Amino acid sequence: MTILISNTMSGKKETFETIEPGKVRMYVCGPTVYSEAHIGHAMSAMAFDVIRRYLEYRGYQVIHAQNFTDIDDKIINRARDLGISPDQLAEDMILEWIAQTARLNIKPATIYPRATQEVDTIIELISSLIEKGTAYHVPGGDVYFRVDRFENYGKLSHRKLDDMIAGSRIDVDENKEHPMDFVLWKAAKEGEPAWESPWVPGRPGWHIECSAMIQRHLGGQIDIHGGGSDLIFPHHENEITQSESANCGCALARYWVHNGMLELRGQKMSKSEGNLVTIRELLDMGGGEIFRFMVLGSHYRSPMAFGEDTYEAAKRGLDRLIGAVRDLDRREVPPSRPDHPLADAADEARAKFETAMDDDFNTPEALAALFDFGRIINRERDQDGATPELRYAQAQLQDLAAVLGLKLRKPETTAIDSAPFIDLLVDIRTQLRSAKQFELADQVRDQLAERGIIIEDFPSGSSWRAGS
RNA sequence: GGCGCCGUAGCCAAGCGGCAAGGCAGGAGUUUGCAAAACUCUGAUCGGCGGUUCGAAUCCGCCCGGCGCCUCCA
Repeated sequence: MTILISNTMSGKKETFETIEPGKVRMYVCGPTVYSEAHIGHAMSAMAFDVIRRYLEYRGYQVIHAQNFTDIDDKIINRARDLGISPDQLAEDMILEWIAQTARLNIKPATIYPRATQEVDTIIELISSLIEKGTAYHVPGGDVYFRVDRFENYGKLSHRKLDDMIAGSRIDVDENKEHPMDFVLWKAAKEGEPAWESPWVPGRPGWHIECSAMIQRHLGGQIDIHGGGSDLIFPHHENEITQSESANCGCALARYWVHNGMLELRGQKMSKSEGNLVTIRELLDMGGGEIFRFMVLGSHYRSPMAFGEDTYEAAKRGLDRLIGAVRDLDRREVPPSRPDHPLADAADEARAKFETAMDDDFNTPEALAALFDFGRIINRERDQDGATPELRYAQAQLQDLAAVLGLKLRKPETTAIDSAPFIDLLVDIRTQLRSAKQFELADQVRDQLAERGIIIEDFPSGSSWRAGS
């Protein structure tokens, strides 16, 4: 088994080899918790959820850390607007995030470090950088990193220091020695949250928290460092710079993995532009799994467009997959692999699935294997009905889908409460049909359809489900 | 201006040197009281122009178009 994984650092797909056999240390950048998360965040979290699930499926033990940036200017400002403390705002948003990602069937991270809980480590890290002469503090109290002291500054984002200055759009802080120097510690202004430090009371700069967390929780060197492609520069570049300056100079992460951006109306979805759909809105539409299906339908590295039309198409596509296992009852699944063409088809699907996923987590291709397998299942069911072999195949399909985080279960929505009554109506309708009272039977079906209940007739009888 | 990514059927999207996966939509059929679902069949020479090669959507060059990063951002 060889897994290939593309690495932003080299720009190539590389063979995946962990630092410690059988164990993966994965750190994924999470949100800055100042306002509600949008589905671009969800997409990123899902992409890494799938990578994690697959690595686990392949037998790795995965330690998955996802941080929260719970202190920064935007949090302070928004909290002020809302009239609550930055602490409170961050806490609310974190709880929201954890609840929402759970509803999106994203596995909870192994650890959720937060910037404010790493201040000691951050201070140690900064101190050692100052000692080594790669960081300096200025009269105002801010501490900066000296980028020109790091030989390969720009190695991740593939740029040169000189080019960056030329294209710099920011006003350069007078205090900085070099325009690209970045802040490690920010002096607090009046009324802002502050932590004591050897310099001035203040708070950590953005990039340093991740370095500290990796240092403290993951042993300083990790296998996979992930996040959105918008974090490559400056965030990840600076992380590398400060971490590798502080430690032995060895690589912070073996594989840098970045997901493409989610686009809305042709532009990157973003909070600051207000160009977004929130996770809450998605969940309110009942679109959690549909969205996951969309995410799986394009490669994680590519940008993905979100729109009404693609959403609808995804909904139907997912329905098709669900349809293949809709009547599955796990209690009818034989305990061992039957000797049957369906079992062969299952093996083949699994093989294709693994080949696709081994190649840099090619979920669109993995999905294709699932669709092919689903068709075989449908065909067999049309022919031979619900045999134990069919159940075996369906269970296999569902298990493979689960590796992608798809549950493939029919939505058990509001129908639950009214289920006995719907059953009754369907019963009566069956009697009407056998009495050839088709007009009445059709009325029942149509009127239930108006209420979101879909009746389907099969040779074996009628079934219903909630749909739209 | 610099760096990176992308341009494949009506739409979404794999493939990355050897006769173009899959999904949605559409068309024809099978099944069905009808409907739905399902099943079968059905569509592209891969932005443009050159080049490398026995052979290119896949490699190289140029051009056109789009996106991202270079400031906070998953």
